Amino acid sequence: MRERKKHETRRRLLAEARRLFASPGYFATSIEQIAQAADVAPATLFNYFPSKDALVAELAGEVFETLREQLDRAPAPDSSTQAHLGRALADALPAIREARDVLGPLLLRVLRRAASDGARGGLSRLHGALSRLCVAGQRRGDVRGDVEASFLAELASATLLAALGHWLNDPRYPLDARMCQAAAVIGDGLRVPMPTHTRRDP
Amino acid sequence: MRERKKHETRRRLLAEARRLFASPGYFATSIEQIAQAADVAPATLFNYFPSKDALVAELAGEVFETLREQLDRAPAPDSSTQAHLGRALADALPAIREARDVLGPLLLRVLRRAASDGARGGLSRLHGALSRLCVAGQRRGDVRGDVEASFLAELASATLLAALGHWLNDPRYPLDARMCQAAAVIGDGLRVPMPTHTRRDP
DNA sequence: CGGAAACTTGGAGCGACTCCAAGTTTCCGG
DNA sequence: CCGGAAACTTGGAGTCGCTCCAAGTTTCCG
Repeated sequence: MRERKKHETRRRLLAEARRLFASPGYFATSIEQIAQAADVAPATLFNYFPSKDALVAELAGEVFETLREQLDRAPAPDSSTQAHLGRALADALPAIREARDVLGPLLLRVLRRAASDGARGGLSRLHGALSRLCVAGQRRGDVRGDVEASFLAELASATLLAALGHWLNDPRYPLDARMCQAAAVIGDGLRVPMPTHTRRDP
Repeated sequence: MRERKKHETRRRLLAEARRLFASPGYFATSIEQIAQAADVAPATLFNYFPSKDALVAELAGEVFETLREQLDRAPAPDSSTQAHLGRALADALPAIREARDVLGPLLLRVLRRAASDGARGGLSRLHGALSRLCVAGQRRGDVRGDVEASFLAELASATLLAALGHWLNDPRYPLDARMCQAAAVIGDGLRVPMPTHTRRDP
């Protein structure tokens, strides 16, 4: 029963944070306000979330979830890994675009933190999905095998996040086109290299 | 003469910051200590640097400088852009590795900030170099022309920074191998795509 | 020389975050 | 059912980064 209470408090904190971050804005709401709205002491909030950033990271995790879902969808059996990646990205675009309006500059904070903290939280799920995709591709033969799948996934997600980050900074950034292009570049990077030049000694 | 004085103060602040960041450590030295060591009021420090992070960003800029130099070196006329990238990266490795001992966890903060702030400061120079490389490659014909060079550079630098960031987080990360692999993946991503499948409608 | 402009400074103040001792609540064995 | 251990909450004091501002002080220039 103690467990349920904790869970409930946590949920309330997240809910109030989401509400306040949306309307007065991230920078305009203090920890104290969130705590007060959730009916706990400010100090208590830090028992649940180590920082204000952690709070928003949790909230924004859902954004990556849609992308992860698209990536984890059963791949069309007759299409390449690269095509699957491109399609998943394209399909997740609307949700991403919508999240921008809701989360706004929050997302940027999340990206910044997530990009450097070795992919924890919502991002780790995205990394996992990309990793699975790469493994499957390697097994299937259209993804290079000379680099570990998890590292490939790391590179891929960094690339995606860079484009996302830029878009968040600059609304005029042509997200659709960029994502398309990013998918193409990543896809070609993952592809098993032609056995021509640019081979380094084993 | 006012100009010289300002420059001098700025230099002193940076010098003291470097010294203190090195020995007591970034988190263990306060703005007040730096200001005091440089013989100015804490408030004055903020006339020169907008934040503590900006201070360390300035310091770490030099690290990327060596990488930029390698990239901007005259390319061997008979080697591909991809090979040039790989070589530059490999050549910059020792300096990067050394910087880790000096700057330690600072570098991570810089990366985090730089990765999201649209490449200002030292990183913008790196981006510029990559951009030039891509333009040259496009002109030469071994870099894809269907994506703008500056965006390609963005993707490439994000990828490199991701690997760097991971290495900074985890000392056991095999940096040399990773960088080599990253260069290969990026190189293949930049390469002009084969006219086989995975073509999207114009 | 005298005033305008640039720069510095201390102080007040805010918000994130930490530490801790003193509650309060929940749990569990006897 | 009771009493104490353990878990959790809370207020308060304190630090640090950072902002704002009014009151200097210095530099420049007509």
